[in-house]
Amino acid sequence: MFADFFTLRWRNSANSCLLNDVSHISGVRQAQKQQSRRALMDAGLRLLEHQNLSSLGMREVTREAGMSPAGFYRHFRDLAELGVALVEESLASLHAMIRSALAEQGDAEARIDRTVEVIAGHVRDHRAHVRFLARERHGGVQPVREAIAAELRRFAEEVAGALGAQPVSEGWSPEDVRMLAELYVDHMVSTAAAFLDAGSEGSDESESERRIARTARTQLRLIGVGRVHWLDS
Amino acid sequence: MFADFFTLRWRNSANSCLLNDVSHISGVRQAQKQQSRRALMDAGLRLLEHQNLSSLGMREVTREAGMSPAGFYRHFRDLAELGVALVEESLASLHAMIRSALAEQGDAEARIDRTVEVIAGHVRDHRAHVRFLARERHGGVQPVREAIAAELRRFAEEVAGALGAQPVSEGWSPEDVRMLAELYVDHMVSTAAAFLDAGSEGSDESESERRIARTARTQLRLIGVGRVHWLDS
DNA sequence: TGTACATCAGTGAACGCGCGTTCACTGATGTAC
DNA sequence: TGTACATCAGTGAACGCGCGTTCACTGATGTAC
Repeated sequence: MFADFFTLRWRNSANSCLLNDVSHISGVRQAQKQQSRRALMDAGLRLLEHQNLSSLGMREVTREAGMSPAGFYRHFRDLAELGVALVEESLASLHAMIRSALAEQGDAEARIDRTVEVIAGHVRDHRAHVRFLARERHGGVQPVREAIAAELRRFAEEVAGALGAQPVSEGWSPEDVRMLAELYVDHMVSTAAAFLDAGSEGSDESESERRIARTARTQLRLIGVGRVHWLDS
Repeated sequence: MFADFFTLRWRNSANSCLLNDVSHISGVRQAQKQQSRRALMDAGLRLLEHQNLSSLGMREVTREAGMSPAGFYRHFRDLAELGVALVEESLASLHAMIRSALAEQGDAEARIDRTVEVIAGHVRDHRAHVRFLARERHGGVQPVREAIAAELRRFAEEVAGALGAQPVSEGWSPEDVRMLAELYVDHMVSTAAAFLDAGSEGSDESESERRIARTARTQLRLIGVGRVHWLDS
């Protein structure tokens, strides 16, 4: 308790010095506040690895962040607000991933390989974010659920745009392109969730990861075959 | 409080009379206990419509079921045990649905139509069950999560068996059949979740339901085209 | 640069509350004769 | 069938506990002169 107190104080002081060395333009205080906000969000993300947003406690979060309970209110009105902040962060990193997957050049085969690699890498590097999104996508906190659904819809539009521009899609109706985009987004979500479960199991992590990657690639190939012959049927 | 007390007593007494009229073979008491168990599970299911299992309270459930808190322990050790009971029930009804979808005869087009209809119907008739599964599939309670994952794997095997028996699958490797089955199961799950979200929104329920059904059918048709041309590629 | 005052992020104590669990009990149901 | 005893599903009161929120406070940071 006292240890926490002094640690936090010391950390803040040390950082203020550090920042002053670099520049004094404005807001040592603001930077400290920002740092505490991050500490709360990181603490939340860490705790959400093993529980739902709606079962998370305020005191639990501040305890994990090394802050006193009342301090929370300097940053968020309540836990739902912290949840929404985490959604925005998580979706931003997810969005970046999707864009990099779409930007991929090369033939169909290369694009498929790269897409699955990008998904696997994203889950590896942002496990807490991805887990949080999987948990809360159908979770108990409405504004959070809606924010995720809205963003996934935006992803589908973006994917539809990219697909429509490809030569394979010539002659397709906009509805069919949209339908295909939704299929891809759903598949991406399912694959990411599968990687997540595989990673958090036990021993033979990389083997089941490779299995999932292989399955995902084959499925994308099958959908690709369907695309090529779509207009014949 | 007193009202609850007398209501429950009265209900039990009335039922014991009713059951005695029909037969006295065994267990008026057992039937009453079973009825209370159902009341607890129904109360839980009702409450889980709007929250997660891990944020559900014992007192909350017994209050909703019109029982005193201590009575809970005559039926379940804790809430996780009630959760597992709900999982088993929900998965049983889901399993029945899948079997009826697989049993469908006729050409590809008819099977697709019927499958999507069956999914929509299941979500309509067992909304609480489906919502519970969607929530807890990636939720915070491990044994529940694992039970769902294991059952979905069993579904995939069952689907794989049915697909392998179809003429279209002649010449396919078992791995490819399995991959296709997983694609179908994932698609079914995504579609069910979409129906769920559509139903709980506001006004224009049936319109968005029809949109989802149309999209799902087209996606299944596309996958079907992929299947037909899979071995050529 | 130095000084005097304002701001406000974070503190720790206090509060009332609902939680999960335990306990001895009650009375309808079940059983043995 | 009637009677005397056993069982046990459900009760209501009690408990200790951690929760979310409020409050006056402290002291580092910011600002004005």
